[in-house]
Amino acid sequence: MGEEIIIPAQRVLSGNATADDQLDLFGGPKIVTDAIEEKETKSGTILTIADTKSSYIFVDTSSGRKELLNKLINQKSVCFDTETTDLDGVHAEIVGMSFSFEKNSGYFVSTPPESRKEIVQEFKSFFENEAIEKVAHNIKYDLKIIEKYGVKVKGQLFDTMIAHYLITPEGKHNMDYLSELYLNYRPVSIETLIGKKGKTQGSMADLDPKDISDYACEDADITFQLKQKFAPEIEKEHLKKLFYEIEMPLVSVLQDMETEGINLDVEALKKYSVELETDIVELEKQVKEMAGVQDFNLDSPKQLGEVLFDHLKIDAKAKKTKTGQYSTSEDTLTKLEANNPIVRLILNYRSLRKLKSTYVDSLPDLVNKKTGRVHTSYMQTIAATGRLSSNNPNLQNIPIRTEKGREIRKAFIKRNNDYCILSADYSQIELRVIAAVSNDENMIEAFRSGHDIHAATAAKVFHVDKIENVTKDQRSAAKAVNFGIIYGQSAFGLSQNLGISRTEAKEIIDSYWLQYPKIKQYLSDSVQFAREHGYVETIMKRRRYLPDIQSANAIVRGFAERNAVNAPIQGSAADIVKIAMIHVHDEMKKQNVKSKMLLQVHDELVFDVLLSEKEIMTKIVKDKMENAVSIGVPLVIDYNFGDNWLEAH
DNA sequence: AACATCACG
DNA sequence: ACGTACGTGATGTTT
Repeated sequence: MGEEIIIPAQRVLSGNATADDQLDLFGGPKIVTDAIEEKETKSGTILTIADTKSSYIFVDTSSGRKELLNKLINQKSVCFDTETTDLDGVHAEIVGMSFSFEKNSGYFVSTPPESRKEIVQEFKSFFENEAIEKVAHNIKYDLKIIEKYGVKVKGQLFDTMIAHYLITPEGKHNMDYLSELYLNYRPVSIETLIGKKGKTQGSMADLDPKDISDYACEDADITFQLKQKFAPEIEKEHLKKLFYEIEMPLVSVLQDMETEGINLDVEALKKYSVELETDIVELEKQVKEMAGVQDFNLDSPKQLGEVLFDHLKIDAKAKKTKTGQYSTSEDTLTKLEANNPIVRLILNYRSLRKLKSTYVDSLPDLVNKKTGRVHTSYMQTIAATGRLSSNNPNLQNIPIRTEKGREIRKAFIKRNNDYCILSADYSQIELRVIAAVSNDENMIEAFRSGHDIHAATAAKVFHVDKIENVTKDQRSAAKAVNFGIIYGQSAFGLSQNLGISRTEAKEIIDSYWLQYPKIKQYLSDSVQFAREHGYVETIMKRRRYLPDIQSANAIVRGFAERNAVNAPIQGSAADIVKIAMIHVHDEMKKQNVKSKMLLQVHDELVFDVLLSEKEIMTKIVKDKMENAVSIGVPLVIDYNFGDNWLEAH
């Protein structure tokens, strides 16, 4: 470890708050520093750190490994890290493992290509020991790597990245950043070893293991030191259960889902791509003819805006984006459809282009060569509300709303002819949550009676005698209000959404408050709670800090107030789905089924179900999802089987 | 890297 | 008078 590090003068995190500002607000975690001297200079703050005398040991002999193993199995808790050839868990090969169980100390076990599996197996008695807590930063990745070599990691998990996410949900969580923030130490960067990221970046595989050792040991050591900082924070009453009973068990569930992947009908997509391309070419031709301009890029919002508003002048007072260029968003163009038939064509072109480039042409490239399936990654530390996010590829935004989009969903198919796809989704989970937490008798009763909630709301708001007599327009207006409430929408927003006047919108909202008075009360209570405490929380006590709630700027404050309303609702729903996933996964294991959980899409779970297990899986999924928590409002799921995701949904 | 757009819940 | 519905990720363009 070095003795001097420099923290840049302008260490900007998000917005213009420094790390220290961000964390000090409303009693967030304080930075604890081991530095003995701080010196301000033009280039930044120089921290002189006490000599750490770190002892990092390179292990590459059989006897060395045995000695280390003996030490490991006598610990209650061990931090570890794996070094690999690739960031992609499926393709990555292990290069080495590092361990640490005391500050400033670490061991690196080299795993040369010819004996990777054997060496990992030597540590089986450690990894599979239930009594030893396993600590790592982004532990899902390390679990995947270790298990690839036939060793199942057991015992309590502690992920320092997720721990920090619960402590500071909107912060950054990468190790280098956390090390600087909490330990005042800037780690040796991976770029020092293998070069800057990009085409020229090398691989861990090409390095002398001895050169990886210090870097790897340092990561395990830092993980150890971060755990010492975070564990006491997690011990606090509000985070303990969330961390140990929800987020940590969920890691293993997600690991299984990611490893499993889903079958994709590549042939169907290739065929569909050709079909879309024909339509796209034709639309582009028509648009350019109609515009009377040939040499512009239809994919450039800037150039398209100039054609539409300068050349064709389809709107005298064209809307601009914040950077001053013409807005050509779907929202803007839809309102101008009547002005010129070219608008419809452009919107069609746009939607097809989106489907083709984002899904039809990209998904086939993401089929894993080894498994023949598509493996997404679920990120557990991104969404400030507690939701998961999905990437590489994102399988939480596969089209469903349009006819042409649904063709893509059809390409997500059952594993083989012995299986079918099961999709189960919560009915109106966010509205049920708001009914429960606000304790509004009228809305609770509407859910208990099992009526269509939007129709029931319409009957109340528009004073219709029977739910059956509610018109389509009344129902969709009520639906819009029900949704708008969750997001803190205003009368203006509702009027825009429904294409009605602001006065009409306000009347509907006023009537809504009369029908559901406790919901109105709950929303203002949420904002008040945020003002007093600086955060809001979910049913599982997951917090979201809202420092802007105190802002003098009405716009900024408005955002925070809407977050104060939305975060507990969206976040509580996320808590419930996470609990359901853990329970379903546990029960599937207990019943020893062959069926697999594949995807989570916020309020929906998707499974590959062995045909002979349809009955038992229906029972497990319905029971565990509907009874995940008891909130005083029934939770209901809808479910379906099919050969593909579209049929099942 | 930032912006605009649009796919989902 | 202000702006106006929450949460994400991927793509193509522009700087």
